[in-house]
Amino acid sequence: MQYDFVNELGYLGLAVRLKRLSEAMVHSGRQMYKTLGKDIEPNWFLIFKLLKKYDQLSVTEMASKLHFSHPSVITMATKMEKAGYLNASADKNDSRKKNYTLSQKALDNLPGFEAIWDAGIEGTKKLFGEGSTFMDQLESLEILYSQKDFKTRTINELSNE
Amino acid sequence: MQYDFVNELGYLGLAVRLKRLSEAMVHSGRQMYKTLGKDIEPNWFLIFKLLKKYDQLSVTEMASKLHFSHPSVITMATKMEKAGYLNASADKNDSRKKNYTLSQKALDNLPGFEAIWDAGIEGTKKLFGEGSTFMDQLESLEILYSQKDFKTRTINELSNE
DNA sequence: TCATTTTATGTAGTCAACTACATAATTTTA
DNA sequence: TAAAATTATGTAGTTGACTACATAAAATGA
Repeated sequence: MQYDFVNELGYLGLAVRLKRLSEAMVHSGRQMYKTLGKDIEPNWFLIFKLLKKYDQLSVTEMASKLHFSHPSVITMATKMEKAGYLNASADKNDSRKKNYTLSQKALDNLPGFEAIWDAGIEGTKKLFGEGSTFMDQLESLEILYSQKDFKTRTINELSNE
Repeated sequence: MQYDFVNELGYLGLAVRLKRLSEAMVHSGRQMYKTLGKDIEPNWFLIFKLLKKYDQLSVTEMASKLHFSHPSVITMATKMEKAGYLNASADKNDSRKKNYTLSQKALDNLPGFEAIWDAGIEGTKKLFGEGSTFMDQLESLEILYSQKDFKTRTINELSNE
């Protein structure tokens, strides 16, 4: 890897590096689907997997399970519906709710998509190697950031001086 | 932490989790500056640190050292200039180049900012605990993603079946 | 030396997340 | 049971990264 000033900054550059890495992964994923001739986008696996598990979910239910804002879910779901992968229907008991299910096209294509996702998981597993604690540490980070955030921790450090 | 479907997906959800975590950090950083009454934005530390080390740099030089696109650097540097933290001047030998240096205001405020950044680093260090290999593993991930990307690795896995 | 290529900056438009606000339906409560 | 509060979806606008294109200056080379 060529010279990278951000890496020199250690923990200070952490947020920037996490974002860059994530963007690199998403970009690469988009290329992969293109190469394999699949007309889906990088984050759609979230909704495919959700609806595979829960059969039918509304916008808000998906947003809550994914920890995404509801407008983000609307954007994703609308695209997937236009691409023919989702069916939408109004809820019988609550006419505000819009329920989504997987379409026949989704069910037909899912095995192929899952083969790709499983291959991606295998590749990542190999990349980390045996006994990696990266995912555990990521989990800890997430928990700590949700409990007591960066701002609070830094301000505490400042007042300890 | 409440139920999170993305975490259930293991490595498949990695990119989403890295992005969310990064966004949470940036959001929290923004709040922190607000609380402490500092009129700077989360990523500005990159340019403060760069110009502290190199004194004078052009747009392209900064972009290359940070691995950012040059339009991103222009956006950041223009904001910092408007806030009075940077001075811009045309290069003597090459009139295309725009050189940036830290302003007097930047030099006056830098010690205060560095105290905040150092506190942030300390907080993060404590959070990881002794002997953490998280940053090393992040580095490996970055290197591996720059050498042979996700797409390539996944397609390799697919063809190994 | 002048035509071509490369480099530096700037501009426009895209993308995927977000917040804030709007509207309609449901639920709660006085 | 009617008013108030809450909930579900939708819309508009913001943000910070990006790519693609435009323009001007400098460097290269026939």
